[in-house]
Amino acid sequence: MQTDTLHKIDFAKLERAAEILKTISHPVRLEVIEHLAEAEPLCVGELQTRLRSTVEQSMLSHHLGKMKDKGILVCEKRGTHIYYRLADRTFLNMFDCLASCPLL
Amino acid sequence: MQTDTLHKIDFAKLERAAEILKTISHPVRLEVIEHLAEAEPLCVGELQTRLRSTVEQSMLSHHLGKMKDKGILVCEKRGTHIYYRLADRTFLNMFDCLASCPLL
DNA sequence: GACAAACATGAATAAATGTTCATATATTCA
DNA sequence: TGAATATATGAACATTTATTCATGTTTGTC
Repeated sequence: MQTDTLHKIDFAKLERAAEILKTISHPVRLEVIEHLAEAEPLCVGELQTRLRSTVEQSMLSHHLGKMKDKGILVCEKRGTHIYYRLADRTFLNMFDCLASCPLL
Repeated sequence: MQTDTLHKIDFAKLERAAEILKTISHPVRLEVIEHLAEAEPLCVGELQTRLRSTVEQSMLSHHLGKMKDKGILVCEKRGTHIYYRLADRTFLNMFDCLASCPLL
């Protein structure tokens, strides 16, 4: 059995793939995913302090909201904090491939 | 030796990663990459006829130009035709991961 | 050299996205 | 109940990206 590849995939899937890629195509969002890859879940404040880039609370919230909308992140409320985590960690495989890609 | 991951990477690399992802975050561009994954190199006309989506010549040329600018594709001129291929086929690993990702 | 084929380019516009700022909501605690 | 903390929301604006259309360039052929 061969590994699935994109070339057998219908147009709807291509669009979905494009949507997901587009959503994470931002340095801050990539960094958020990185941090969640290391430690999960993290609340917004924790994420904010861990980010190397300085990001306003509101900006971070927008980024998180977008990634949540697109099904990349999920969140859970505990008291006054909201904890985010990756919806699917197999997603991280893609990151490893990307990180080891000579194009970078 | 551990596989490289994005979380050790400096901000410049995150930006480069975001740039690459952003560039391919389009259904037609993904499909172009798919076709080049199968058969390489392909000239613009060949690509155009293979695409399931109907794409104007000029539009396709813009897409190709952008991907070339960003170092994802390279091209070579033979007579009146221009042949495109992937700059780096290890890039395709990422595609396999993406295709097999439950998020899709 | 004129014409056709294959492809690129550029300007104009439309649409999507990123960013900031001000404000809202929810929860806890005193 | 009022204040403080954590986070979301929404409007306004700037920037980027996608798309179309018209035209340019190069090469090959008669």
